[in-house]
Amino acid sequence: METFLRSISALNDETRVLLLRFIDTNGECCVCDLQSSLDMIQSRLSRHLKILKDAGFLRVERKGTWAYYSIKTPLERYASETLQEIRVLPITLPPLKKSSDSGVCTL
Amino acid sequence: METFLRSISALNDETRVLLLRFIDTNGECCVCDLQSSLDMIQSRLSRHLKILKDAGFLRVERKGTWAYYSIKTPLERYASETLQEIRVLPITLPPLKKSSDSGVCTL
DNA sequence: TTACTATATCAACATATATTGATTTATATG
DNA sequence: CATATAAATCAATATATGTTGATATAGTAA
Repeated sequence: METFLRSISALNDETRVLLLRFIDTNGECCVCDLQSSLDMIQSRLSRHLKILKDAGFLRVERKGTWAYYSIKTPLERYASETLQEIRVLPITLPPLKKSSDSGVCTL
Repeated sequence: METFLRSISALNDETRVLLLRFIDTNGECCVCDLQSSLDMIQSRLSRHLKILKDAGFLRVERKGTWAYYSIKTPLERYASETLQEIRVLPITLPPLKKSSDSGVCTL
């Protein structure tokens, strides 16, 4: 029950569903790419990314001070079903704006 | 997004997951059967049953002053996947106590 | 070391949701 | 009609969660 509710409560927020869809669509993103693309402040993103990671939807890879978030693979069966559901939601995604390309965050 | 989040937020509560599992296991239940079986007060049950119904997990059939709740059929694909997930959660269900058998609620 | 950078965490506040007991509604019955 | 019953809704309160700006942490580089 605990694990199930952790998954569900991670999904129970429009910001996090958008994040999952965005990262699923665009692949691995660092936090500052998400900041520039989704127009969200860093503390807000950090919070939601942690919740999605703790619930088993995302993985993080750290390179120096940078943190790259991507969809965890493999996903649990139900998490995978959920991601499929999120893939077909009629969401208008903002385009990916890479502010990490130069190796320095261009914010 | 709206519909998806309505489903998710309906699931985001231990009481409602328990209700789904209980009704799925025991079949159609009236509110007072749930009161006696789950030891919950009526207003609390009424609230949660409404949320589950509005999210498309339950249906209601009214007979006189009684309301019988059961799992809606057919369920949407994702709702059905979710119910399967709930079926395998390690929950200890209390036994069904029918307080509606005599036609009068024996509370 | 010091300064800088990207991210994480914290504190304060606002909003959303759950619980309870009281009230209301709808239906049935005398 | 008046009364009773089952369920729904409401009002008050408590708890949980999201947002923001400030601060802390960890890594990098001078």
